[in-house]
Amino acid sequence: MSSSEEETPLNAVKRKRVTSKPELALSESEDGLAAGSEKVKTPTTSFSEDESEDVPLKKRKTNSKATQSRPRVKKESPSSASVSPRKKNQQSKEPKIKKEDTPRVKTEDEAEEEEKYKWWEQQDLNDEIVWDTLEHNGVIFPPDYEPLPSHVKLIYDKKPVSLPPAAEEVAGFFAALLESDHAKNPTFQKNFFADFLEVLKENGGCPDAEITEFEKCDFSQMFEYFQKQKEEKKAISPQEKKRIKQEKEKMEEKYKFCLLNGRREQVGNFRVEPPGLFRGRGAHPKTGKLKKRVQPEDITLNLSKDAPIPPPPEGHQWGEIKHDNTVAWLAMWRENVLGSVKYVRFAQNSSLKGMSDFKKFEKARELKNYIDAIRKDYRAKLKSELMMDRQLATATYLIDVFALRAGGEKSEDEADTVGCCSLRYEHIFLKPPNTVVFDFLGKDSIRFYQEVEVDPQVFKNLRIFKKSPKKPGDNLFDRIDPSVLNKYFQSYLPGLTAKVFRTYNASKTMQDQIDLIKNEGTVNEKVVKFNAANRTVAILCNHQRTVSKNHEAGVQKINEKIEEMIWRKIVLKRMMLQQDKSLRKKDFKYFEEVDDMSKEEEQKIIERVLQKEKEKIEKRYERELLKLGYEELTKDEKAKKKEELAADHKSRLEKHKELEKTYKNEFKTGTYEIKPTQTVEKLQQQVEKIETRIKNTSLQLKDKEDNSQVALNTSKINYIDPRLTVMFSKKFNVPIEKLFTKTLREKFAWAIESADENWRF
DNA sequence: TGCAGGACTTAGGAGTAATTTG
DNA sequence: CAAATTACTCCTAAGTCCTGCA
Repeated sequence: MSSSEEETPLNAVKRKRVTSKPELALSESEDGLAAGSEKVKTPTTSFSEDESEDVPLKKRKTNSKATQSRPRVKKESPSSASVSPRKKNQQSKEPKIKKEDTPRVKTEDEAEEEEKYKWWEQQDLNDEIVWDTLEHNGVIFPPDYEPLPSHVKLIYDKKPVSLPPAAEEVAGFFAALLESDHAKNPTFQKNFFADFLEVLKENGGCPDAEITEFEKCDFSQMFEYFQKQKEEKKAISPQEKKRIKQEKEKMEEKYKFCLLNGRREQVGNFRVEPPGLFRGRGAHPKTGKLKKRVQPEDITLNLSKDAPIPPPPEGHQWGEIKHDNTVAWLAMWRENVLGSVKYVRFAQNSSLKGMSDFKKFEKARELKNYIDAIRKDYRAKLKSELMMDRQLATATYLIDVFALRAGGEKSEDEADTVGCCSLRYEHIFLKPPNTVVFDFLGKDSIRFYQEVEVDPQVFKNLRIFKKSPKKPGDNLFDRIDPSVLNKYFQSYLPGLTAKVFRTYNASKTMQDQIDLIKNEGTVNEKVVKFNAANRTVAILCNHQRTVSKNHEAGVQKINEKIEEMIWRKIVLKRMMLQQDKSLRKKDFKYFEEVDDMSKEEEQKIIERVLQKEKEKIEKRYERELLKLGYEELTKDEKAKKKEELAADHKSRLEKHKELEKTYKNEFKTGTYEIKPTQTVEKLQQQVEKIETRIKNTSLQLKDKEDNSQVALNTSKINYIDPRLTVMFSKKFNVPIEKLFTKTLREKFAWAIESADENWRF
């Protein structure tokens, strides 16, 4: 209760942030090592070098503006900015800023530094206008469809049929998925087939047959052709692969970057989505529908008024050109399946994305200062006379405690998934006295199943919300929806919404978990602990993944490995005893396990070990023979070599037989053949070695098991304040590379530079 | 004043590259 | 050194939340 209220409202939080910032400038060098070398290579783009001549006036203007408008202004700006989202100018808000704003001349250094613009060292995070100037090269379109060779056909009613290219393309989309779950999904089949028939009709139909029934379509020939193509692609030489890749990169280079306020920044998804079959998740009513090819005419570009308009593809026009600097997209088009809009945006490592990430986490940190009051309030409100208030309070409880999403209304032609406000009668089961079982499909049709104890009053309320005449299919919360809920949250803190609770609770959990970690062990052990902390967050947020097909097999394999190691260890210990029986008395515990393994078990393991060894020998021989086939030798040489190999192989096999005999004999008699070098000391060392290996492998197995159903990345990327990860890295001396991949390091550059080992969420 | 739709974040899986293993 | 395994990136669907409009 008396926790976070340290007289530290927003200012203190912010001040802390600001002061912690300038202290560390290390990451400069880190960056240099890791990504630097590649970064330097890239300036072949049309932007960058020629910048200075290319974009004269407005460039100057923006540059000066970019650097100029950030004197060390009030710390208020970040948070107050988010208070006034996209209203008219912020003039009324921060008049002072304008005044202090003396146009600075930019120094040489700044000009050179331009590439690595550190927005987080600036203070002005205005968010009405998102850019001053924006220049880019448009988008890349997927290649045109290439008809299949004439011997590859759709088989209809047992006969190969020809299709107009447009229809063949659609059939091909399905054929490519033939062995996936999609192709077995009746909805997918139905939607695909309907659209396929339509395209077929539009293009003159099939000359060879009247296609009317999905069941009579046989896509296997097409499928096999695609498989073969894949194989062929895989088989091309590595150099050739590299060359193709480089060529592609060169071609795409100019689309990869844009000029944002005169600075070079990366674009995210500059490739227009290719046509295909819509792969809706879960029981999506529209899954399988044809996603049509996007034409330049469908595309709206967004860039500066005076920026050059990228040329549309030969013989085409752009749909529309816009100059809207209140939005952060470079291009958009409307997609035909759901009628929603697709955007081409800045990359994750761009300053704009970084800023909004930063704001998101700062908003969540702000919630720290209100959470006690909010919790107190909703606990009281749980008993409110007003139904709406009760629902409000109960929903807030669920969001706060179980990290549920807000749960907006969904239309009929989407998958039936829910969040808090859209929970229905059938999604919760009440078990008195106060246990609730949640069972529903959330975002992406991921099942949320939890049996939990809740506050008694919450339990009572849920029972009331389920009372008749309510029945399955009815909303639990009938008086509220996300907008009501969010309005309620905003009364505490502007900008506070349901999703902020998820961010807050996730980061808070991570902080708490990190606080529990002791700074000991190897780097890898610490990484494992970090992942364990990460995992608690992922579990809180219900971030799941489907267990991979070969998970079970993988686990079994590791288990066998462990068994074998244990057996070897036991054998070593027996050897020790054989040399000195008195050892057993000296350390009974140490030798206890010698008798733990049952005879049957041991026999099985021995056989398995021998079997594996044998397989290895056979495989090796096969490989050697194969290799010999490629070698450029005369017939005689080859024959000779072959003989040698065969001899080697034979001797290995004999050795193996020998080993087999030894093992079996040892197993039968219980006495071991001990080499003179295997002194008791040596054996003991070996035991130690094998023990650490067992420990490591077991740890690895546990990690594998624990992670099999949990997706750690989503929380790492979206919910855990990256400064926590950086703090962990610095405090525990774990290289950040072990925690963030290259792309994440770029995305979170701001965090890597601004958090130290004492940073707290 | 409510709701459709625009703009943005969050999400898991497919595909590919890198690393380990046998 | 190839195959298996794991790590990481790319892709795009599916949410949230807000605004503007009727």
